[in-house]
Amino acid sequence: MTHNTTQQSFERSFCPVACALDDLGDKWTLLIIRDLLLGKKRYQEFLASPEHIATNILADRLKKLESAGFVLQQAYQQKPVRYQYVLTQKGKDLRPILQALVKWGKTYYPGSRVLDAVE
Amino acid sequence: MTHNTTQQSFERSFCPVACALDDLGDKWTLLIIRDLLLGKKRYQEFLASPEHIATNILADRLKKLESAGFVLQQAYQQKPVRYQYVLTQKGKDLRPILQALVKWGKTYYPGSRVLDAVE
DNA sequence: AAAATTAACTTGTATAATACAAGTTAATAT
DNA sequence: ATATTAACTTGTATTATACAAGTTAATTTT
Repeated sequence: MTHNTTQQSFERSFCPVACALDDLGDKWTLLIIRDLLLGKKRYQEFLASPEHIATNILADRLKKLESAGFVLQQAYQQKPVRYQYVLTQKGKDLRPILQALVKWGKTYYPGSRVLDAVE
Repeated sequence: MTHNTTQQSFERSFCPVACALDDLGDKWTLLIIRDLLLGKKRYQEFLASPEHIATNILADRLKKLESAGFVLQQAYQQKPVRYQYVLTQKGKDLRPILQALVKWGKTYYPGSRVLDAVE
C-alpha cells in the first residue's frame, strides 16, 4: 500500500511521519501492537486487555493491520477455523518506537506502567 | 491533566502507551510536533506545511497541545496581539519518538523524506 | 440429546471527530 | 478607502468511534 488510504481529496506529504500516522495514527492501533509485542495473539487476549477496546474496533484494526502488512492472520485450528495474529518484520520493527513511547510516558505520566512490560 | 480526557464511560489502563495515545493518538498531532521540532512557531507556518491540515483542526490541536502541556502560547507582538507556539520540555522530549518513527518510516515507506529534516 | 459455552466476529445506532469552505477581527499596507 | 495579513471561528456534511446486541460453528456440560 502506498501512503494515504483515506478519502481525503488531496494527499499529505510523503514524509515518514505522515505515512506512519496514516497507518498508526489513532487511539487504538499502537495498543494492539503493544499487546502483540507482549506476546498476545488471539482476539480474546486483545479483548481481555484492560484498555476495554470495543469488539468492532478491534476487528476493524486487525483487518487494517493485516492489509497494511503489520500482522499475518494464521489459522491455529480447523473445525471451526480460528485465527491468531502474528507480527511481520514491519510490525516487529515498531518495538523501538514503542520503547521510546514507554520511556517518555513513564516520565510524563508518573506512576504509569506497562502491564506486562514491553520495556 | 490526568490520563483520559475523552467522554468514554470507563478508563483505559494507566499504561504509558495508553496515556500517550490519549494525548497524541490521532493523524495530526505528531505532525504539528514534528513542525515545532523543525523550528516552526506560527499558525501560518503550520498551515503552510504540505500536509494541508484544516484550519479548525490546527486550532483545536494547538489548544489541546497547550492544555496538555506540550506547548506554550507566547505573544510575539501587540496591536494586534499575535501568538506563536513553543515546545515545553515535555514536548521537546518527544524528539526521540519522532526520530524512531522517522527511521522506521524511511524503511517501510521507501522514498519518504522529512521535508526539513528532524533526523 | 438438549442446553450452555466459547472464539471470533458482525450489525445497528447514537455520539463524536474530521474535512472543507467560508466568515470574523484587528491592525497594517497600498 | 480598499486590500491584505495573521490567527482564528463557524457551519455542515461525511466519517469514525463507543456501546450493546446478535451470529456462527463447534465443543462441553448437564
